[in-house]
Amino acid sequence: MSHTPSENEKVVQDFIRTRIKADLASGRFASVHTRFPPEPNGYLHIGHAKSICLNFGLAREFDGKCNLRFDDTNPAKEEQEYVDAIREDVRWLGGDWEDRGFYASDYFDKLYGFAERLIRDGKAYVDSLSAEEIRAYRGTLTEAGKESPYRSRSVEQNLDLFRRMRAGEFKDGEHVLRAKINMVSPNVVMRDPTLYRIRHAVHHRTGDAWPIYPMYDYAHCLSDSIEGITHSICTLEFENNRELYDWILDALKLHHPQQIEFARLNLTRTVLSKRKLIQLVQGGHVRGWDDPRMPTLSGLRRRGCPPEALREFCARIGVARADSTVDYSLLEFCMRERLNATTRRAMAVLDPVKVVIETYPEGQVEHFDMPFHPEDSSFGSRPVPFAREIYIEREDFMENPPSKYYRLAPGAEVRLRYAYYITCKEVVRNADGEIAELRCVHDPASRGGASPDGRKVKGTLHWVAAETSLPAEVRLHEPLFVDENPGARENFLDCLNPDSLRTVGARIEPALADMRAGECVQFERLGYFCADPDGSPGAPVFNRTVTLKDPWAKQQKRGA
RNA sequence: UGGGCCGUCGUUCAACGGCAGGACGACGGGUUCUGGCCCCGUUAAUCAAGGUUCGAAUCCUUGCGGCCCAGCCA
Repeated sequence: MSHTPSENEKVVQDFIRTRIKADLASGRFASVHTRFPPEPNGYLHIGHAKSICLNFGLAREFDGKCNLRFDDTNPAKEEQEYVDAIREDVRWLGGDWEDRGFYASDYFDKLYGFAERLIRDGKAYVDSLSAEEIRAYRGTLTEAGKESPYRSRSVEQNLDLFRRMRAGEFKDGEHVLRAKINMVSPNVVMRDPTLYRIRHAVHHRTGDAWPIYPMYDYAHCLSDSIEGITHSICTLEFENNRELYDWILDALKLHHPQQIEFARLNLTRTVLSKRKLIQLVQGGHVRGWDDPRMPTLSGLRRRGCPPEALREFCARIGVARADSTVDYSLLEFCMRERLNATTRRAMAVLDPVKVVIETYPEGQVEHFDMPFHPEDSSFGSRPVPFAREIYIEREDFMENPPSKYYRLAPGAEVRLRYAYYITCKEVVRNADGEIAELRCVHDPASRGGASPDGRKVKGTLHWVAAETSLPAEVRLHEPLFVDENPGARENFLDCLNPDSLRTVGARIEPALADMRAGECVQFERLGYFCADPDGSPGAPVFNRTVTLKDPWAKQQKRGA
């Protein structure tokens, strides 16, 4: 992957790396070649990020290669839209497959040839039982299966039937090609698994060239083998399939990659099942696969999550064989860590309340030069207009503040960031009794935000000048969190946070007028925000990426 | 209940027969023109019981708990 060198310096020893080293040391493999093999039946989500980082990261660490291969063996579920989106997401995350972007469908001819070989070797046969009969014959987890009456067909018969299957002579479901293994195996996967099924369907790449399609277990190991993969890394649910993976490759005496399984990623409060994500999209519960509330890579990207944060996250969660559910706060930590170092600061007010500084001359405007980053001067600075009337955050004022409240209150003095100290003199209310404006006085000597007499103020507020500030739409998306204790509700849709999308009209400083879509900014204490492509010049739209840690909010929550 | 796999701080990953350690979280403190960042500290774990061993998270046995497999899905 295209990591910066500092990233991933501390590579923790894990069981996969240990095995790869052993394979290299023993001479079993001369180099490392992995692959990331998504099925193009949906968008990639953060669970896939773990696999992408693992496979591409391992290749990079061991100076090997990693392929991108689409496991497109089921035309009913797969679409070109998904392959395009997946390619973009993998590239965004930093996965570089160079010229090795492959498809299982590239190998349909070869796969067919291998199948004829298995038939000739008496290791596969055409079965003409119905799907229901095959299921019944398979037995159960505790009872052995029994052999199909068609299992003893001759090689010639099988070859003839299989060729006619390929020629399109039969209807869907009339026949299947099965491996002749062992109907009483304790591993159900080995009870004469299906290798090919008849499916008269249009494939997104091969069109109607094929009326038969290989099954995953058959296509995957052979695709790995054809590509010269050394380590076929997949998730734990394929453990039982490894025996078949090995059987097929041994039967055909082909290059034999090592399958290694690891625990898939679970994230607290987060839906990571492709089936459910499809439901969210198709049911119209979100705006699309890249809705910023979605845990998809495109959703995360649109929300402003940097790819580096995702890579760091994957490095930190590690890889093991024990089922695990990673706390969402670790992902937030990784986002903040990256964003803190890379995004410029600016001021915005999400819930404005007007402040009139009575001692400041009417009509006067002065510009304060404010650095874009408090610790890194290379970010430069911008002039920010200041005037007699400004807006501050409504929650930055309290009429009857508790003792630990550092912000504005009647009689209290605070600093307007990089501008002046102000003291609140009067609260003006409207007819409904709501606070309409705050009348304040400023200390001219505190110009720039520091007082010559050295007196300290506890609070520093962000602000924007009333007249010169720009309107912006800010979308306060919550990730689509799911209630951890669904109770009796069986539909996961009922367990989602209902207020996941809230939009507010904010005021932002002029310097932000022309932000590029995808660009992130920190609105000081409010958190990180990402410019959305929906915005237009002069009327930006922001998605909230992540909030900052806020001890005050926590304190309030505790008190409540 | 057939087979496969897995049990280490709240979470996650280490320790691979030799002082159970890191990270996130939580809690407390320092610093600060963001109640951010940063810095310091505290908290907290080997599923259970036997056995082997000078010594066990690690090896063995038994039990308990969890996950996966009965698609012509991947």
